[in-house]
Amino acid sequence: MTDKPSQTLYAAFAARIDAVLAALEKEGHLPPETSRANVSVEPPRDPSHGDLATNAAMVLAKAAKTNPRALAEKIIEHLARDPLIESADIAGPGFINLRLARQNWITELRAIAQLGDDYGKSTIGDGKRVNVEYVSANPTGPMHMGHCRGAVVGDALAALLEFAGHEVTREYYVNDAGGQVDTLARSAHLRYREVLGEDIGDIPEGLYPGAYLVPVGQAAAEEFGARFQAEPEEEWLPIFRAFAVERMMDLIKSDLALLGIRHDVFSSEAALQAAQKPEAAEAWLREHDLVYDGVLEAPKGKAPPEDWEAVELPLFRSTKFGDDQDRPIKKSDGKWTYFGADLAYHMQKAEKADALIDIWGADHSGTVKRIKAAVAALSEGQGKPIPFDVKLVQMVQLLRGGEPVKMSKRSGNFVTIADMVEEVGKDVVRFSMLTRKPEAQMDFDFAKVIEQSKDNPVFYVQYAHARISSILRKAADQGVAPSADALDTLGEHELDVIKQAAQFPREVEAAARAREAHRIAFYLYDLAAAFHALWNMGNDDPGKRFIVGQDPAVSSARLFLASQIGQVIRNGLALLGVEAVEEL
RNA sequence: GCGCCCGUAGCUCAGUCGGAUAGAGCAUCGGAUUCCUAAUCCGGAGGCCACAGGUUCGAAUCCUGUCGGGCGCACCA
Repeated sequence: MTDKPSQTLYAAFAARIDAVLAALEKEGHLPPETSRANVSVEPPRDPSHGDLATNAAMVLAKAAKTNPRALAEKIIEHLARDPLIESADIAGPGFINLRLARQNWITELRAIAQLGDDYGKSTIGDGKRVNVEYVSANPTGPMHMGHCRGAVVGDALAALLEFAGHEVTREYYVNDAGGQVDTLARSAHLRYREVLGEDIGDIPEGLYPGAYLVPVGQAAAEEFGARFQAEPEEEWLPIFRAFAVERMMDLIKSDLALLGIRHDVFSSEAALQAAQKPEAAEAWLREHDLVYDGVLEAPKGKAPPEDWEAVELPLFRSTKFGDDQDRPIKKSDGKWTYFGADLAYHMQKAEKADALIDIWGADHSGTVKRIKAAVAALSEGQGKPIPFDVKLVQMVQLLRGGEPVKMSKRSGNFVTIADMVEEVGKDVVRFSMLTRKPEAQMDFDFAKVIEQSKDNPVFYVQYAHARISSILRKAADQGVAPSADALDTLGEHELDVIKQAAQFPREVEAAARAREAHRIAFYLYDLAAAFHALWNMGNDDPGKRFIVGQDPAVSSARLFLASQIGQVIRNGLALLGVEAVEEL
């Protein structure tokens, strides 16, 4: 989405290598205007290969009419003159492996200290406005497990994009205009009558049976008295709808708060319709022959629906944009379909954004094509093509000790977010949701994440941070403070951990580009592992501890290192919305 | 029947723009604790990257097909 150059340490060396290639071109070793697009400069998987590797010689050999190793020789001649590069070697089929001079890492360590909470921030977003819509659960009840993953993934992604230099709007679309909120209103009215003393018996089929509506009935009774008890539905339906939706949204917001999630904008579908946005969209689409009146084909499902009949409806030409079928924007009763309103809604979002991202549950995968088609049609047609990404979040299977947790929506018996957070804690819920790529299905086993808490990655990362906090407390007691004065005393093993920490800005950029917040979780795990390994060296050899009794200079340098590792862990956890604890 | 997602070690999963000998945790086997938090660390064993073709210097990664699992296929939301 943006070509703004990166400013990480690694990017700096990529630029140096690019400069070398430009020089070679000038010297005639490379033909003019050779594309260097496929040249990569990145840390090799195997650290024994050095700090950085480039495939430049392999990619460009053909253009240079030579073999990769010969070209690599030329490249290395230049690189060897760079004082920040300690060594450059040719390996394998023609890779060039670089070992960076020690001072690069020391400089990076100081940078962490200087930048603090800002370390890892990137400008690749270039201030572009990105609207991330997530959760958008129907306002008909408390949030349950099915909403959880999308909520966490969306929230972490929003934080990540913000950190990477985007201007992010966190948005929630409130579906307060469809049939479900009418059902909600009727269900609430029934509870209202119950509170007023009526015997309502069993909740009829088709209404929401959940006990969470009892307080709504209570509140309605307090608000309206008996005014609507025996009135016909037309009298109270709109009133109860608005009343109940507002309370459901309060409920949802408090559930979200338990997860540490707060949206910037709540957009109401009813308000959108009242403002006649769908009409405007339809008019424009009709003008451009993208909406026409036509008849839908019969559904192709396994069993043909008995009550299906051909009806003429206004259809959007989504097939023109790769969809399998044109899609109705209005129902036969004249009301907008969900899609009809949704396309207008996306236009509304697009007015104030440079890019849109929707986080949806996988059960909506079938509607991705049509909404992408709509956004493409409207935004391109109006001269402002807008990047639009729909991220599908797969289902989470809830388990307890390997057994599926039984849930039934009909009886209103489902595991809520509030239950979950109460049982295992916000940090565990959030981190767990981010330790799997969102598009893969996952299991969430209550027994596993709490009973075997030591096997849980979130504790592993938090433990590293807690250890760092602990060592700094201990040092303070002994009158030793972190200091950058003697960083020259840091050894190879310490340098290895700095190298790991130095990857953070790069990970942030890669994750932001891919729009995958889970990468940060995995990165933090690796960083924590590197720290734990360093720590344990002190168990075998007291001279390798952070606090070395006889040597305040060495101690202060190592404490400085520890302190900066803690800083990076904090910065990463902040993106995930997980607390960096001082003690475990 | 069609569309989307997934398939990597016994289990749960990573795998950067297509790069070098495919990685981690759990489980398993063997070690480390008079010591800054052992909720940790070190080592061993464990692989047809579902299968078959293709693209190219190079494929777990991209393309095609097959098989397997999930989700969806109303004018619902």
